[in-house]
Amino acid sequence: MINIKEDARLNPLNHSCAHLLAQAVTNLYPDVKLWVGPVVEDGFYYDMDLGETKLSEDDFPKIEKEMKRLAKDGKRIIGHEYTKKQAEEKYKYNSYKLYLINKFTENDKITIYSQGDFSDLCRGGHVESLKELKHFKLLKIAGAYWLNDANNKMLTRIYGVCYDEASDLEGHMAYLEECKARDHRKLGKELDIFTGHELIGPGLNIWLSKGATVRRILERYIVDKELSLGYQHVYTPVLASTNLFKISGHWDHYKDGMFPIMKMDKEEMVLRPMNCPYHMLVFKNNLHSYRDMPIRIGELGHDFRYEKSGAVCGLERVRGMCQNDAHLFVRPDQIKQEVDNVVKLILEVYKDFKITDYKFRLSLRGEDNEKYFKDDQMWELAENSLRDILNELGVEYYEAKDEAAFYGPKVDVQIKTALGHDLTLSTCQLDFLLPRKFELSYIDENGNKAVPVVIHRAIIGTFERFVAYLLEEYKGALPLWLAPIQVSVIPVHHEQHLAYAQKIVNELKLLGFRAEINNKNEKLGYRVREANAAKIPVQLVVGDKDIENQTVALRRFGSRDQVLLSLEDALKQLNDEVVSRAIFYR
RNA sequence: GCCGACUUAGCUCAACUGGUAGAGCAACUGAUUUGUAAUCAGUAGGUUGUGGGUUCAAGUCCUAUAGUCGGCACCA
Repeated sequence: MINIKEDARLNPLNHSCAHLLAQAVTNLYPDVKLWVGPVVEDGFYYDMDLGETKLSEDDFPKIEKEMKRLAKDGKRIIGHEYTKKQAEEKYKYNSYKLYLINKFTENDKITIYSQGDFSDLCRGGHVESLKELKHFKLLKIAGAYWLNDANNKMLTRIYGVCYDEASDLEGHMAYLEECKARDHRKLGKELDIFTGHELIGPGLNIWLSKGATVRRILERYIVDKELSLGYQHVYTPVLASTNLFKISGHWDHYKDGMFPIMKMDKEEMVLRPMNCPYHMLVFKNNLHSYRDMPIRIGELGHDFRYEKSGAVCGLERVRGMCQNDAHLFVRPDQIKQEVDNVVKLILEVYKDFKITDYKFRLSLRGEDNEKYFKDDQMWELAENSLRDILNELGVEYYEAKDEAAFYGPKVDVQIKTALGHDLTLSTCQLDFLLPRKFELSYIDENGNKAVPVVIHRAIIGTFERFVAYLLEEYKGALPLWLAPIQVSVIPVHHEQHLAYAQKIVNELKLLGFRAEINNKNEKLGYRVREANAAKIPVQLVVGDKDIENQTVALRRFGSRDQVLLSLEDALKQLNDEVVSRAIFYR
């Protein structure tokens, strides 16, 4: 997809189209107060205060019609310079624009662009004439807080997009359709991966058998990998006394994001939103020598967060999740090596899943002294450490202020979902704070107590989000090693060839494959179609010729062709493919 | 949480401005006996998310509530 905001032609085109939208809305609803209409990556939007008027997508045809009329009329777009005073006079009825004007000084020139009898305060970047706005479409309508602040009034935001060519607009719409088809919620339903129920509650998902299979493979994959890298895995309870989170500091920062307190006889208990404090206690359970460090404590930890109702989204953002979490307790001199190892582990895992479209983000502290604990020296040390490591590793990254955790900066791996959401998939966080809060120590080489540094990290992140991402990336066609059903064995005749098909399924199962036989009394074509609809990676069709020659006809998902192989070769080929985690279709 | 929309059979969808729920797929039963993307016929399946209300009459209108969706805000 082309980035409209960064395109020299499409940017002004879409910006002008935003003005055209504003003009049309003003004509239809004269009481509207306009705010701003910027260009974004995939088009434009305009924010406006419509007062009591309620708009919905049903009103789009009417607005688009007015836009077309104005565009056809083809007025030129002309910029005029105003003094602050003149601008204030012109916009005295519009408090939003006055807010903008107020940012200028008396000597500044303020530009106002006009097209026919309509004008708008704007810094510019337009096409010559409305005539150029030929192929546009309004896409969605939503509420948006003024100045992105939830304390402010909610304005009406209308999104749209504009192109020079009709075919480009069609392409844009086709792309949106394709995104819809890749949506993990749609695929998750079609492929029986997960579901939910109103009797359970929002954001609390059921992993259906097929989804559970995918998750189990991921769990085994990552736990095995971590064990081989010297992690120890533990299980800790999902409930704890609120005191645990008061000590960690999470209570002060996130109690609103936690499920409410359960009052017990003597104590108050809560469902845990994260696993860190438990792992601090695991570390504290033993006396540690500097020689034993680093101590790497991992867990597939079930966490519960009271996400705002509007934030919950399929498996992408949930209230009950399972994290591939670990906390590395390291000596200061081991920070670099361990962060290095984590970043390399992330890269290795992404390679196995063929994840290529991601960005490293160095998430730094913001200005907010409430949110981030106050210790400039500690922050600088932590932030610089991570930056140095990223630089030395030579991975590309960008820095983002005000994205850190309250206890420290992070290296996040950001991905973009089919829905266009920017999400964190993996994370690696440096923490000098929690070890102090829990009074953790190890014995250093001089026999003195020293405070360890903690590295919080998640590779798979949460299994929920990771599976959502994989479904979208693979368009539901999971590779052989991940597919819930890997092989569909289809006897040409549902009775005559059943024994041979059964033999093949048995051999596959002995090799650890998830295989099933499709001996429905249906035509072969029907059963091939079924296998493809279920996105089963491999179909093995067997009939008389195959029984005679001990062969199979192997066909892959998405392919129209099949190859004839000896049964032995087919089994070997499939086995190799699982071991190498190869991907044939994506 | 906020603004807006949606919710009809397991799934995907119909039902004009209120007139008493209908189809395809799936399921089941037969027939058919199949070499690569839908064989034919039949059967069954719904207090239209839930609770109130208006009306002679509600899937359709009003209201409350739950869930879902599009954004915004939030995201340890």
